[in-house]
Amino acid sequence: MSLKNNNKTDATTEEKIVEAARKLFTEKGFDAVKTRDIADEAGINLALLNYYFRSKKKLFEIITKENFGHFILIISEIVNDKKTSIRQKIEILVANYIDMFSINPDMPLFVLSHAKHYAQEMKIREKFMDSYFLKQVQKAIISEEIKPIDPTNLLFNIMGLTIFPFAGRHIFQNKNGITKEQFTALMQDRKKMIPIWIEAMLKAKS
Amino acid sequence: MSLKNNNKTDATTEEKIVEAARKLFTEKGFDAVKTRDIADEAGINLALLNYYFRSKKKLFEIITKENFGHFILIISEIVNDKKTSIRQKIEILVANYIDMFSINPDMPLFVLSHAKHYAQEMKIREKFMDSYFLKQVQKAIISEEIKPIDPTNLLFNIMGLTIFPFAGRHIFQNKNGITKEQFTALMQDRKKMIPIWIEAMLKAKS
DNA sequence: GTCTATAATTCGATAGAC
DNA sequence: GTCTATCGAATTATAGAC
Repeated sequence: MSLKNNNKTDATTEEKIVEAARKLFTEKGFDAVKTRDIADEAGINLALLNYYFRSKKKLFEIITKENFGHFILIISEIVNDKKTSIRQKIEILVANYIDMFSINPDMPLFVLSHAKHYAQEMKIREKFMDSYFLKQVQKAIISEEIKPIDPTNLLFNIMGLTIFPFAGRHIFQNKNGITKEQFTALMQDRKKMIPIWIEAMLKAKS
Repeated sequence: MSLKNNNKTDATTEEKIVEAARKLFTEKGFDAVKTRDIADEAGINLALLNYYFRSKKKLFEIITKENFGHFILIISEIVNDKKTSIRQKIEILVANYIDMFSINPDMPLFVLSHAKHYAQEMKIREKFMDSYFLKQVQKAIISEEIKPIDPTNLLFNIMGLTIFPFAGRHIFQNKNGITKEQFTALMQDRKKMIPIWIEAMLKAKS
């Protein structure tokens, strides 16, 4: 994104199309969004979409790479930090994910929905498996600070507690459910609680 | 479903169409599935689909009601049982969900993806909030057996730990990831561990 | 009930004027 | 670069024969 054009009115046509596509694709996925919807949302003519991006699929792949990129970046830049403890890594990981999803709450479901066709290159599990974080965990298991746990199950737990509320929020956020404000407050609460809960799980005896 | 016709070869045309629709819609959602795909999968002519079900949308709504129905039934029939403890309820709930999702691993992502438009009548949070289970939890909080927790956060935790691995399995199950067999084994492991983990979380001090 | 053929519509993409 | 007009393919749905 150009430094000059970071608000919507000043944005170039190309940027307006990407912004519209980002919003709609992330919210509804590939098939449910029509090129005409994107053109309308961007306030431009349908023909311009193909002029700039050749096809719907090419445009979609830009958004997919963005979303998967943001998703994987958070985990990548945390798990190999030599200076932080297990607990600190979990705190930062959870806080960063919750902050990102609070801004873009449709991203989690987008990633889950498109993982089958686009997660091959993401290698999220491989990055986790080869991480310094996991070495710290294994060391803590050997020294009996925490109980043995399958690394994949640990990854499921961290991600499940963090991501699920966003991916499933429409189950709970409806006319008889919680409000957007209540949801936001709960997520802030979870930022603090999830690391505490995970630590308790890691010390629980089976 | 008729008692006489519960295998695919003996199934009536109507049942064959529903079975094909169930498989494809649950796996891919509404927009990605074409009526021709359903007709092919069912081994019938395209025109018969409209003859029996009038439209693609009507057929889709049958499958949606099925999936949401199965999803909600498990929680409904467990949380108000006066005879079981908190721990037993969590054990049964987790085991029933994992057993169902092991047979139908696409159901969780289907439910999450379509919750925005179809979860209004489901009232999963309301059922949880009004449940005997939650009364047991509140009693246990007062007697200081467990630490205070927001009920919605407890629901997020139980569902997140149980459902997320299935909803996100394509992130982990790919050519560099875990095999289907490893995944199945992990889920069986989690059936035992999740109740233990949740109990530990409920006793963790903030 | 089931099929073939086709109508009706939607949708992605492009031609060509400005 | 941007627009109008339209093409052509894909897709849902239906008419009508058997």
